[in-house]
Amino acid sequence: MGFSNLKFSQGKGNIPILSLKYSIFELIITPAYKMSQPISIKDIARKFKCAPSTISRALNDHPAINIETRKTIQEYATRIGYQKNTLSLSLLNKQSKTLGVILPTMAHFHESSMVEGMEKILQPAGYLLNICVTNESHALERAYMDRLVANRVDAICISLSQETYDKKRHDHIDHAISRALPLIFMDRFYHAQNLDQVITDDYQGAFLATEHLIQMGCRRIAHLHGPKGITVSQQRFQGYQDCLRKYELPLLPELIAYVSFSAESAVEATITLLDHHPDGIFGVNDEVCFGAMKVIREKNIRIPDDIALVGFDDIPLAQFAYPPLSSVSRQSRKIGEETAQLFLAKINGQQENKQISLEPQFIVRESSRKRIF
Amino acid sequence: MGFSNLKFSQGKGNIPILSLKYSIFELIITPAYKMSQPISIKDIARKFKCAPSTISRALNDHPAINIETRKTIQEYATRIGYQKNTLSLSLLNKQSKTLGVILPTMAHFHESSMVEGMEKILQPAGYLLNICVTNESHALERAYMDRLVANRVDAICISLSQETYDKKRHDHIDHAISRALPLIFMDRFYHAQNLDQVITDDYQGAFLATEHLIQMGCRRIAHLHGPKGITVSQQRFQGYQDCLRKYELPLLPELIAYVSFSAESAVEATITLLDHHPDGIFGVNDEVCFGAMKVIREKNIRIPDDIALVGFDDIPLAQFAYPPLSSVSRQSRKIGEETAQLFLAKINGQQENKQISLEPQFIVRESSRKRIF
DNA sequence: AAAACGAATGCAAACGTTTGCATAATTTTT
DNA sequence: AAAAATTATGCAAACGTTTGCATTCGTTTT
Repeated sequence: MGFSNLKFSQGKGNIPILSLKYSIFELIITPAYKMSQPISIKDIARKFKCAPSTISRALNDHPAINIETRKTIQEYATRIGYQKNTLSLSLLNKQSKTLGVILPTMAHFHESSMVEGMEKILQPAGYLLNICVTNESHALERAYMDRLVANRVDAICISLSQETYDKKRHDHIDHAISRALPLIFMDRFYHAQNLDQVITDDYQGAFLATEHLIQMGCRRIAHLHGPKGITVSQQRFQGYQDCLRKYELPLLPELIAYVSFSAESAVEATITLLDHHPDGIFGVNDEVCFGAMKVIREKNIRIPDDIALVGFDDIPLAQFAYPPLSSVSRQSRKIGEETAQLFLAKINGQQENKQISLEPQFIVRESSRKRIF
Repeated sequence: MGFSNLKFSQGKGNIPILSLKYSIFELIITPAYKMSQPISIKDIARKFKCAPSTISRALNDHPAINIETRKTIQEYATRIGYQKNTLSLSLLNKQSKTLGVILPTMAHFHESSMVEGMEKILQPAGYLLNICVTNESHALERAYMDRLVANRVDAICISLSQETYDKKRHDHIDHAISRALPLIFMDRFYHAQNLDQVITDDYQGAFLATEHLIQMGCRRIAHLHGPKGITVSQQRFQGYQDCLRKYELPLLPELIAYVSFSAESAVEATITLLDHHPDGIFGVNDEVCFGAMKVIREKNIRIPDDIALVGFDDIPLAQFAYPPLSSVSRQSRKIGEETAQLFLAKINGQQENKQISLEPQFIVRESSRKRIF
């Protein structure tokens, strides 16, 4: 055995001249990259009449393999269009180089920006993203969770669905935590346990926004409140509420209207709000403010002189609203980047869990800049 | 051998009573779901002192396994938190139940809606999505393509990057096509070959938009032209051009301004356009029109009386622009759904390639509804 | 000339699961 | 009572790749 299997011509040492000719010959006869089954290391080994391990080492530039043999095999592999099967590697190494990302929705600037941020960091590190949209459904969240675990993703980054909050059913979450599987909460808080979380300080952002309206002279500040039960909504309401208290303004229930996150949903809410004559509106996000502004314009109420508006998220179109919309930027992209970096730190052995809270930034535009100042 | 390994008590036949006790015992001693290594079928086999194949069949409810043994094993597996390792299955069955999705960008309504559409169809079918954002870079597109192939995704759905068009380097595409790997072009055309493609008829949409402006009395219709080289830009320009020709209006080069897809980029472009006194503007997308409208408003030019505007995409905020923006809807979500369905048809043996072109829908709003009519 | 060494390669196990076939024990049929 | 059928289970290979160890030459050292 040993060399006996190799049909190399014996130049000096074991120069694989014959093999080179052989490979070219094969290439012409059967253009293997057109075959339906992908080429494996075993296939290449068969052509060269050697062991798969030799091919594996050659392709990985292992110094134990003769330098010329290595080159020949590498050249043949690229020419034939060989592509390593990562699945087998994942199985062997117990890491799939893939992250699971579970999001309640995708069709908003905030979520898709987070994903872009994650990709920016993780692509260079060789990671792929499995993105799952739960549509705020608890059942889907569960199903996706199981599937990702079954797929042995290296970690799961999750922004909890509204239903999971509503129903308070987090057994699937607890279950995942009890495994070794790294779990990072993005954008929406889980609960105050010592977990990995990356969020923006919605409370502070809401406080800033409300404070600004007060400083602009508003005394009857309405709030377009997001869906109940969602932490984002609650945090922003809390910031609004606490700011009013700090400035000794009353919290008037008639100035709170509930909306979903869409501009559409804000239309009716704003109409009822206007009956109570607010002089400022703080919206749970920018879309909602677009809806409110449309209603206000149609009633010929002036912005910001009669009613000042402030939104949240600072979507790219905010500055193109009429008038340009003041907003709180929560650096969506950066949430994604920080999440990705937290993950990388974790697999590099960082033990302690980390809570990262990004500072929101308030951006003043015409919708709240009263001319009297 | 045979039964000899099984330590079942001999009730009548082989009722695994002893095993049941054994499993509960084990559960109490070592809560396996807290172990760092996930539990495998082999682990369970060891507990029950039987072959892995028996466990596998039991978990899959194979009738050859004794019904009581089956139940016992299933119960134990769920209690212990066993999760099937899909990687090994993918390797064995040569299908990963995962799709690769390559997109030039993510932070726009159009792209993220497409993804949502795909998920809607593919989640029930048990598929996961690997989403890759190229940021319009050719190099990244290549890298992602290789990675997805290495991961043995069952198909790749791709919306080509601008650079791939610019550089005309599609060897990576051709390479993928030459494999058996199903490749579906989403949203952006490849070239006229007989491939699988799902797009909207941008040409027709642009034609409709332009025709509408003409019917509203516009004679000097400007165009905010998308980035050169991108098919979407070209198709929309072509529709605009051909419509002008049909109505015997001249194509005036001074009324064409180039923009990227952002509102920001439209500001300067619109300023220069206004020097040439257009009475209508057709924008390559809605964002661009938001930019244009801001400029126009600031110059105290009336919309639509002095200048009528029409956009493209019908983003959710279009109807909340001031004034509400007329637009061409290209049913982003449906592109995703159709792509997903095309894929499902393909793996179910549909041979012929298919080109699906979705009808755009024109939506009239105030931005183009001249009051003289 | 024998022994030690170095270079190049092969062997086999491992990752987790499935599945056709073989095997053993029990029951039914002749 | 022997043969056949039925039931329940085990064996081993397969998917594609890596890797520690063994093997086989050829070369250098004693």
